[in-house]
Amino acid sequence: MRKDITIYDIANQLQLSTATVSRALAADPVVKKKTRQLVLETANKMGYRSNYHARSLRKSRTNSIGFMVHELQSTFINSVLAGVEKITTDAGYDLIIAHSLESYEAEVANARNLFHKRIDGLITSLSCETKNLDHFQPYKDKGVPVIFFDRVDTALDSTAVIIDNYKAAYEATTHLIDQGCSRIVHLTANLTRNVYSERLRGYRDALHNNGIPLDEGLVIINSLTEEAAVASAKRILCMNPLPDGAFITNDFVAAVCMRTFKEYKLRIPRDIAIVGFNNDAISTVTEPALTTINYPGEEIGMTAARRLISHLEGAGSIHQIQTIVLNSRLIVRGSSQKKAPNA
Amino acid sequence: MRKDITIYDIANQLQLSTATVSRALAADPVVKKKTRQLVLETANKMGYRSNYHARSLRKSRTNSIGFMVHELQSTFINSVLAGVEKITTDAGYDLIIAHSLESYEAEVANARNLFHKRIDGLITSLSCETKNLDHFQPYKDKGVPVIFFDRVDTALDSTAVIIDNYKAAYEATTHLIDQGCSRIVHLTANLTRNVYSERLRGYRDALHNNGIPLDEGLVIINSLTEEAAVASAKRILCMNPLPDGAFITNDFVAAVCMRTFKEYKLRIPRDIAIVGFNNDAISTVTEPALTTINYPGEEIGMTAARRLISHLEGAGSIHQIQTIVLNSRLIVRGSSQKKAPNA
DNA sequence: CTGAAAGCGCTAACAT
DNA sequence: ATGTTAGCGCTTTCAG
Repeated sequence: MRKDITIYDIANQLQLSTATVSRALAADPVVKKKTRQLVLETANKMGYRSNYHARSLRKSRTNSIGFMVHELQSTFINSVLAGVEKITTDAGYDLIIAHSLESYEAEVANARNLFHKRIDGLITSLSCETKNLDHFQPYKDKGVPVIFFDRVDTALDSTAVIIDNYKAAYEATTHLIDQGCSRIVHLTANLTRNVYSERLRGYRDALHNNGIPLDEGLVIINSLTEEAAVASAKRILCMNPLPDGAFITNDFVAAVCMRTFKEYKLRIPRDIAIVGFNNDAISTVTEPALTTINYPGEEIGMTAARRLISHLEGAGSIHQIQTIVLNSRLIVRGSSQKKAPNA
Repeated sequence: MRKDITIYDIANQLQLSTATVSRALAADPVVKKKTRQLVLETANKMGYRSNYHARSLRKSRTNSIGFMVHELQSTFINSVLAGVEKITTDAGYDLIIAHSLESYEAEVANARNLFHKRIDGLITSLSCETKNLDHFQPYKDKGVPVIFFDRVDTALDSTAVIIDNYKAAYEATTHLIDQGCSRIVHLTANLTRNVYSERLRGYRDALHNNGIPLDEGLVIINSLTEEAAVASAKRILCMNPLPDGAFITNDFVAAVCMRTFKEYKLRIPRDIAIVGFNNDAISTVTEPALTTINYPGEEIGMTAARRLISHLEGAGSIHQIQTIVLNSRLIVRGSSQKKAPNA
């Protein structure tokens, strides 16, 4: 493992100054074309690789952006990550990822860690347990841009990329009502996060506007693991009378509920119509296929990353704060169609 | 956005030398406890954050490791990533991720990029199109450790974390034979990758050892997208006579095939028994639930990361090359049980 | 068009 | 137990 080649070595070899070598390497138009050519060739021949840290130290920019999420093992989060990665890589930025497994402490630690690593910007979705947003204050203070997606907090005047969860839930619930449902369960998660509280609001308003009285007993709040899903499904099975529709906040949970319902001989959608959320791959292989809301993860990731990078490149002075709302839409499949498709 | 606080500022404030401050910050036992306390407090009060790049430059180590994969939107890869992240974060390393979307060129570019970023080590799974492994040569030359998982190449004398794909496939196929299948399709992907070629070998040997003649027409090689899966399923449906069993190299593809088969009124497992691969979440919500091979992604990720870090911390002189084979096992569910479970 | 030289913030000999 | 000092490799004025 011999020593690394530096620009000094190249400069020596070529009897040039390091300044010229540096400029040549950076494709500064001020250097003679021939010199540049020569430097490039020599660098290549000698096996030179630029020292990223010396450069970062000098320029005080890291060219890396953070991606901090509550969970990595989620198809939705992963499609976002894939979208982000696509954009950041093209733009020459590194992605440093961190996940908090829904723990507030871990999120705080990760935020501090990334901050100390001097990421140029952060893309993040909050953990369910996060109440306090103080850990983003250092970013604010130093002018490091933070972009939120999915789980955001209105208390923070930052850029956020989201969908209209209220509208999506309203649509989903209305669809169930249109199919003849009148006792509709809503299975969702921790309401401190906007995504879930907004969906609940949409569900409530849809019922109300259709003259269906609200029954708080039909709202189940639980975590989104398989075990929790089975437990929730069983709780629904114990309701009397049985609900005839269910709007479930996540496709995987919806799929597990469907499985459980079927084990108990319920027919779907006949006995109970189901609408999920996310349009995960799983939604097309359940039986019947799952009606769901298309939540465009990859597009969200790409949008967030583009926004961040354009902020980073663009003078950094744009303090324009905005909420970007992407389109979502209801995808009707078999699990919710009590009426004939073309009725 | 005011200037950053450095150790010089702290040293000034406290009338100490930067050396002492540096040592105090690094918890060097040689500094007086009281001094250390003081430095820590002051640093905190002044809003100091260490400059990661100055440090990396000085120590010529980056404390970051690369994770380069062919695809990010895969439940398997993601469980590996989650496992890796767990270990690396605890050990104080950053994770820089890159994905190549199965393109050889992108893989080469990513490998070079990560190399130039001076990652301390790399964890990777090869793209399907990768034939040539020259892009790992620089890592070899500079002694940067590379650990492969899942899709590995025996030509490279590097550490690899895998399962015994041959054995898993042998077991899966034997299970189908035990269930009375005699015309078993194998649906798999690009054979230049060990995972798939080994599985094919296991499938073949199982047939052979059970006296079932090999019919190359029953081996279908295709990519692993939803469209490809539907196409493969249709190809199987056109076979005459129809196969009575299918060993499919990936749960998602298996689930899509099942769906397609059922659309064509095949009964599973009665008409065709199915075994998938991976034990993805999807395998428990299909109907019937999918028999599959448990491929422990998170454990693989944790193992690879631990191995890499212990190499990195441990003198770096351990040139011990090894292949770590983790256990996998057949999980029998409804999709393959032609015989009564306790027959 | 090219060179000299300062300095980004930190660590680690080497002194004291 | 603390201080002095010399770089790590690069970019970037300022001078030619």
